[in-house]
Amino acid sequence: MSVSSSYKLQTTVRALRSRYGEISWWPGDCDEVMIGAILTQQARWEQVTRALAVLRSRGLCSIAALSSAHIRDIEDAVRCTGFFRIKAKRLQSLAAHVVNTYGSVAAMEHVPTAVLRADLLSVNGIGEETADSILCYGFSRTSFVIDAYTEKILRCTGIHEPRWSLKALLESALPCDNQEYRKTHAYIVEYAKEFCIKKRCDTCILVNLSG
DNA sequence: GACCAGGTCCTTG
DNA sequence: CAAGGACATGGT
Repeated sequence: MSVSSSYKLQTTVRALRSRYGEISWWPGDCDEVMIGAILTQQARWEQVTRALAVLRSRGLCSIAALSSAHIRDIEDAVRCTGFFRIKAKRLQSLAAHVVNTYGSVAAMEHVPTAVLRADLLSVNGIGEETADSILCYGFSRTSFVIDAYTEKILRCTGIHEPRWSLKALLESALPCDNQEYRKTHAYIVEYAKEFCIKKRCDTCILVNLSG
């Protein structure tokens, strides 16, 4: 990664921080974060909230419950998030993996971040973003979440690093602190929502932040 | 009706 | 290894 990318990133993060300040994001216990991380794949957060409420009301909003639930019941509960059959399958894969490998979510707390990350990635349906969301927002680790918005917005500020290197770039730019990681990723998504970033965004609107 | 949402996996060229 | 398609509901 280049020195100029680092510098641009520092400027961008400062601008976002001064715009949004303290924001809290993705509350809920670790089980809920893990479930939400899968449900939010290619879905709006409002729908995820609805699905989580349905799961809670049916006693299915925990890894333990999901691991022993009928797949049809899970499908029915998460229908509103789209891709409901594949997401139900992914939820059960994750739940089964946690129960079989660790016994419980609590038992995962002492696993080193790098090990836990690799382990999560081995579960079918959990990719980089989902794994990092779980690590950062569920287990309070310093693992930065890179999503489509991050790549898009940083490109708008002149940072043309490939997606795979953005994670390292962000992690070297930020203080090694979970709260900083949470907030910065949240800033990016809030900014994206606020300015309705579309797939074909090619104009740099972020410059307005520093001006 | 068209387009898209805080991705991931599998198949092709 | 990059590109393209599949997965699916609900909001604008």
